[in-house]
Amino acid sequence: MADLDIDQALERRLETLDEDVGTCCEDLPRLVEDARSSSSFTEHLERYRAIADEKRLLVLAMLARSKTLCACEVQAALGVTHATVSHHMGTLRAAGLVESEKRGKWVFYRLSDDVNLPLP
Amino acid sequence: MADLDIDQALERRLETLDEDVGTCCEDLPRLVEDARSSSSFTEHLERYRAIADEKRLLVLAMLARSKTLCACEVQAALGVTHATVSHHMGTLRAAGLVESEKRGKWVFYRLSDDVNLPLP
DNA sequence: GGTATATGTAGATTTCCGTCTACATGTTGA
DNA sequence: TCAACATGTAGACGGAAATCTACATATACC
Repeated sequence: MADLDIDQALERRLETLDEDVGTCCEDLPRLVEDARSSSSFTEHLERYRAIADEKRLLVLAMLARSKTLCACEVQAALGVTHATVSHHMGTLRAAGLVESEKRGKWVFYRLSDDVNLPLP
Repeated sequence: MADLDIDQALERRLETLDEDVGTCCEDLPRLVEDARSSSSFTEHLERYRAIADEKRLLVLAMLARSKTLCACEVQAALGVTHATVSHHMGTLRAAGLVESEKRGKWVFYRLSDDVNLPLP
């Protein structure tokens, strides 16, 4: 337990659990470390944070149905300012969920190829 | 466009886009409605919101590796108070991502069977 | 029954993040 | 070149959510 920051009360609690139920918590620090140190943990978290907004999930669901959307179409769909659209799409792009392509004045967005998160 | 709340400037913008690039936006309201009215939209959003927290993602990643975790083990792993653990696990349970089982004084959590979201 | 213990709930506080306005940058056409 | 237009960036603001302390409820044991 040296790797986990727990007080004495919690330590006693874990020991009682072990005696009561026979659950061995010696692997707990390793379990935590395995889960958290995975290089994909940060990437998973970033992707989930990006998708966990109603407006952004709506855009992704629409992109799943339509090849591309222009920024102004996204704006019309979401009912927010262009600045907010830009902010949201920047978040999705940074998380690797969408890709953008500029054609003259117009910016088009599409789903990234490697999006493995289920969409409604 | 009658179903979307857009001002005249945005309407002109969409028309210019149509003339410039030949993108037909007549299907946009339907696209929005299809995406948003899906009964799974709300469920997807709730699940993504539940998973998009670092502490909660860590718990799920740990549960993916270990059959069950006791509340006190979760507390030791996260380094927060028991009340915060209870709050977080309540969120995961409400989203259908974990199930809980009480054995005497102890509460054990495990991944729900139908979790289809990739975990690190 | 009373006490100790584990965890759920409520409310206050702190932190995080969506949204806007204003400004900045890039593209187009006269 | 300049003006119009599309969209990216910065900072302020307000609401949502994580976190804590305190209280409440349930279980176990003497």
